[in-house]
Amino acid sequence: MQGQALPGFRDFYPDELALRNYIFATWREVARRYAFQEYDGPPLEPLELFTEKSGAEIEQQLYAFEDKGGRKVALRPEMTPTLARMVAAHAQALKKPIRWFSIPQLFRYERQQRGRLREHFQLNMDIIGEASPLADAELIAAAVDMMRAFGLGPQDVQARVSDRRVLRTLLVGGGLTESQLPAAFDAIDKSERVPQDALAEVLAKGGLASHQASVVFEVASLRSIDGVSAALAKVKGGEEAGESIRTAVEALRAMGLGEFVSVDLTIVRGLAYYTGIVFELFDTGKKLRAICGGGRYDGLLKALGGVDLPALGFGMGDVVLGELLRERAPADQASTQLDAFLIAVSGEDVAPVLTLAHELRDRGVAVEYGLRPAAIRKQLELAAARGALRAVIVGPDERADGAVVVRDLKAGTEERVPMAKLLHGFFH
RNA sequence: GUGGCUGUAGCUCAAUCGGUUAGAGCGCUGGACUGUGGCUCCAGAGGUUGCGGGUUCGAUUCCCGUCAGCCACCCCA
Repeated sequence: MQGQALPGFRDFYPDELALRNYIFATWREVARRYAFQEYDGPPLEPLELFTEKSGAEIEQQLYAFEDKGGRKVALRPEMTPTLARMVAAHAQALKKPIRWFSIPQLFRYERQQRGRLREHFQLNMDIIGEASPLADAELIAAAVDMMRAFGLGPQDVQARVSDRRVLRTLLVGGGLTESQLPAAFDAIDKSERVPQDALAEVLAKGGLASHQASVVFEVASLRSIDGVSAALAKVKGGEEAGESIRTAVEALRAMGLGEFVSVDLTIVRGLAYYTGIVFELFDTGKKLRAICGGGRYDGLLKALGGVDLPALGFGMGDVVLGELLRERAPADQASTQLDAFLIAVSGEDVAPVLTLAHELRDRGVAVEYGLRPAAIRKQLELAAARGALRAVIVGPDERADGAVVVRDLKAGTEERVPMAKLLHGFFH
């Protein structure tokens, strides 16, 4: 087979593009309701923009090269550094909190798997300049309402919420040392996928004694805000550490989204820069990868752009979401909505059909007709295949009458409609 | 980047132990059907069996390489 797209890149056939457009439209609609403003940046950036945040090793996972001016550049693998730059440049002028979203196409040079390509579109929503946990709740609510807007309910998707500070406080309170935390985080992150004895091994390698390992397992098993609160009550600083997540979860309940939200401390989200509440959205069958992930990254903007503003955000890719929507068979989004298919009964009717088609198109009606002479049945067949709502039949008898026959292709019914009425008021 | 599994028509799949011209359904095109679609029937187009090499009288089948896809790891946008 020749002429395929590059591995990990997609051709969008009309049906697939229709799905993508539907996803984008829904994202934009919900973002609008949440009063977020859309922005964008360049798909190609200086390589340093990304190596600054993630280290030089990241270059192997990027589409990075030298441009003709000798600049080291990379296709963007994420949006946050660009956002940080844009916000930093205008930090004084922007009213806080900043509520921005974007739908960039992102690129990553990695071996592809299901739900994970070398290119994807990702909704990014961020709130910058607000430390209150109500901002965390707002963002999680937006992500959940995206799901609702796609027709997905709590039986389809769940938001799992954690807080780095809670996790840390419980582990330290349970007797773990600072240097043991990375191994503990790693084990907790994997705890859902890896059997417990393998985890015990990871922890032993990280220098944890068996009583410390059991602390890790206990913490990882907490699945409710009450359980977390109870655990926190027993350790030093626990009250304070749990305040954010308690407030955020209560806020989500107040919004009526409690059914979608569960507290789950196994959500760690890599290592890097998250400082507080983190969350992910999953399909309830857990067949797919995470639909969405994000959290609070208060120190990152300063590290990247120089402005010290608290910030939080999430990313939601089109690939896993598209798989989920296809699986749940949502109302199919036709790529075109054809109002009428015009049919010429005889060769004499072709010119009148052209005239009529053009007049209707001028009036905003979506119209198609056969581009070569064919039997009526052939023309009707094409009309039906196109998904046209109606066929407008133009023949000698009708023309003599100053009318057309309009056939409802769904119902199979027909009515005679005067030409004047067809052009004025029939379609709108 | 590492390891495993899989590659046959646009799609889903078949082809005996290695055997002659690689088949079927769906889809597509045309016809039966001359002013009325969806049904039915008939016919047709469509293949370098992913690609390259090897073994063999003969390879879709066995072997090696390569490319691609899937899965796990790594990594997580």
